[in-house]
Amino acid sequence: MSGKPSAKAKILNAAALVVDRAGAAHLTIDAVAEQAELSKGGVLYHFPSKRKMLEGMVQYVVQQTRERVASHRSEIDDGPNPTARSLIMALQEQDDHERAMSLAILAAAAENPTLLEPVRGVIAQWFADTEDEGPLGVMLFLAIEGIRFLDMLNLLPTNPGERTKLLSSLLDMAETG
Amino acid sequence: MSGKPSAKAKILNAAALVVDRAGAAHLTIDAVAEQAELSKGGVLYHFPSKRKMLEGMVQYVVQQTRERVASHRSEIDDGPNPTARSLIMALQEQDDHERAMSLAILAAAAENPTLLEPVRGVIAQWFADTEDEGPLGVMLFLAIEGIRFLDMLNLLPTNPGERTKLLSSLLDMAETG
DNA sequence: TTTACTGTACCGTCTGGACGGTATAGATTA
DNA sequence: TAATCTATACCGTCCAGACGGTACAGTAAA
Repeated sequence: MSGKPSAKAKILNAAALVVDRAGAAHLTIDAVAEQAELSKGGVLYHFPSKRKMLEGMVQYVVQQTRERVASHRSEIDDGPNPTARSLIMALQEQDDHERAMSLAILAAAAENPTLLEPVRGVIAQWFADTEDEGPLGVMLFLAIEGIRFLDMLNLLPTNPGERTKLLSSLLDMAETG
Repeated sequence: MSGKPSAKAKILNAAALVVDRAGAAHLTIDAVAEQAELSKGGVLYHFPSKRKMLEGMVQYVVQQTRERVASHRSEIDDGPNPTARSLIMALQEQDDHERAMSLAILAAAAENPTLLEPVRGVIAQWFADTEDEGPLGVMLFLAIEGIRFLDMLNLLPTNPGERTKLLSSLLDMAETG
């Protein structure tokens, strides 16, 4: 809240790193503390329980993504499939750190499926928005989520360059309606 | 090997149920044993380690899906996007039990990302196949995976009826090229 | 047709380690 | 000196896996 907002962010980043490297099952407070160069007590001071930490991760991801999509959305006032296009552009900007951070979703799902409630909210909204933009919009939305999840699990058989081309191709489809 | 192949299948089903209900973090040998109405020792007799059990789950899902898609694929010899269409038809057939079973992917990712290697194989193959069928094919493939993952995590804001319609709509797009 | 042996399936218990969380004392900063 | 932050020690619980044992079915020599 004050001039030093970095401790919590550092912890959240460390948590994302741990999940990325070892899998959600190995996301322990000790591991996060070590990664964040903090003691266990230090981590627990900022997040009084593991659950709170996971909530923090999910909230961060959801908020971050929401804002980014909204920002693109506000710059698009013409053309077809504005929602899908905003989603694609937001995904294009996602760097490796943010990709790792989005693993929070999988970690949360592993620990307690109810932690995904905030995610359900955004998804429902995007789904509804793209539904209004017709069947192509919905399909684009689903394809974007497909990339997001395949990416999270490192299942996409593409290198970064191909990934960029893939997203461009989706954007083309969205623009030509 | 002989007339009673049910024990392993029963254990795998039980494991899927546990993950579905409680999340991958609560997938323990004890929980599986209870769900399968077996003792811990009994489970460990069939799968000598938790890792082997997860490997079994992943293999089951991958093989099952591979076969189903291949079967549809062999019935389609004309029209555009045959791979994407096979994938959609396979997904249409997926019942609740199979959806739960596919949670093995998330459980495996949580425990040890390297367990996903067999999954990487199928994904790469489908990706390559749909790439040969043009940009629409790839997009359909991605949309299908999007549905698959959103479904796994119960993030799709649709009831079963809407889901069916969604898949039909994808199939339409695939057929009209 | 008894006896001895083998393999399969399963059970219950135990142990060592990991993990979440608490308590508390020390350090740093405002 | 009060608030904020960090470190250490510790507790109770959970869990994977090991292990010893039970039940039983087949089988094969005597």
